[in-house]
Amino acid sequence: MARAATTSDAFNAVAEPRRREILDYLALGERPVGDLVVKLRLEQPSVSKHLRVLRDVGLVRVRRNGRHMLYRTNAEAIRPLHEWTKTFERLWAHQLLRIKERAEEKARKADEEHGG
Amino acid sequence: MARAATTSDAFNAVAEPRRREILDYLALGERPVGDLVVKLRLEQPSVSKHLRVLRDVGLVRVRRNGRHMLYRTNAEAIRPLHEWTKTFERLWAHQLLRIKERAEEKARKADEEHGG
DNA sequence: TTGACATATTCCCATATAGGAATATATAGT
DNA sequence: ACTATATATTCCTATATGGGAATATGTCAA
Repeated sequence: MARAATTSDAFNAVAEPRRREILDYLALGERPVGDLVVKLRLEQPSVSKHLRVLRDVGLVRVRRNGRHMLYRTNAEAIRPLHEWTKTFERLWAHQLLRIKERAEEKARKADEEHGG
Repeated sequence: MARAATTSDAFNAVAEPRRREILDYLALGERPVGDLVVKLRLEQPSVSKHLRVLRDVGLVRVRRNGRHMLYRTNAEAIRPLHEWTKTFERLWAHQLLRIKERAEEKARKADEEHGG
């Protein structure tokens, strides 16, 4: 089996850095494709193709305004990612605490040696 | 250019569902490879290959214990994902509010028509 | 209708999979 | 040394890219 399609879910879609940049930019407000081409310094076809992927997984919404297609980020589709990463929050807080404790322990020992 | 390597960063590494399952399981505590083979019902080589990817991007840590390799999730490496998704939190909260407002507006109008 | 502008799609190709099968490496026990 | 156990790596193949180039589609304006 090959790698899952970029359009299979939000996780695969946002794995591409340029698509994250697009989402960041479109989170500020709806923008036409041309703006993204300028901002990201990408060829127009590339931008359109990235937008197609994002659209397929619901990460962006579009509406037409004359010749322009106005895209915007649909944050709701990012939420599952947030929820998943959140389940590890407790863990990294705990791991950081352990690191801090060890550092303090080390400092205490060194101080003892120096003092004694 | 082709798709970025799965080992290029945490975003690409966790795009694969089985790797997320592995991280979920190893978050409970360190476990040998064999446990993952049983739990995920995957072939041992597949598990080892997924672990290799996760290790390359720092998402898991290993230590040897006799013939066993004990893996554990390194939550700290998931944090960048969490931080990125978090930047959209404000946005989806706002979007949900708008949806709620519209629903209430709609209900109000329908009530008016019914009443008047 | 014709031309200009904005965006989308198609074709091409080098590259990277994920899993299956087979094999290699490492360690413990005898 | 030899065997069993645990894990890692290699080889294979179908599949899916992402960007570049070229082209198609859609809309406005005159």
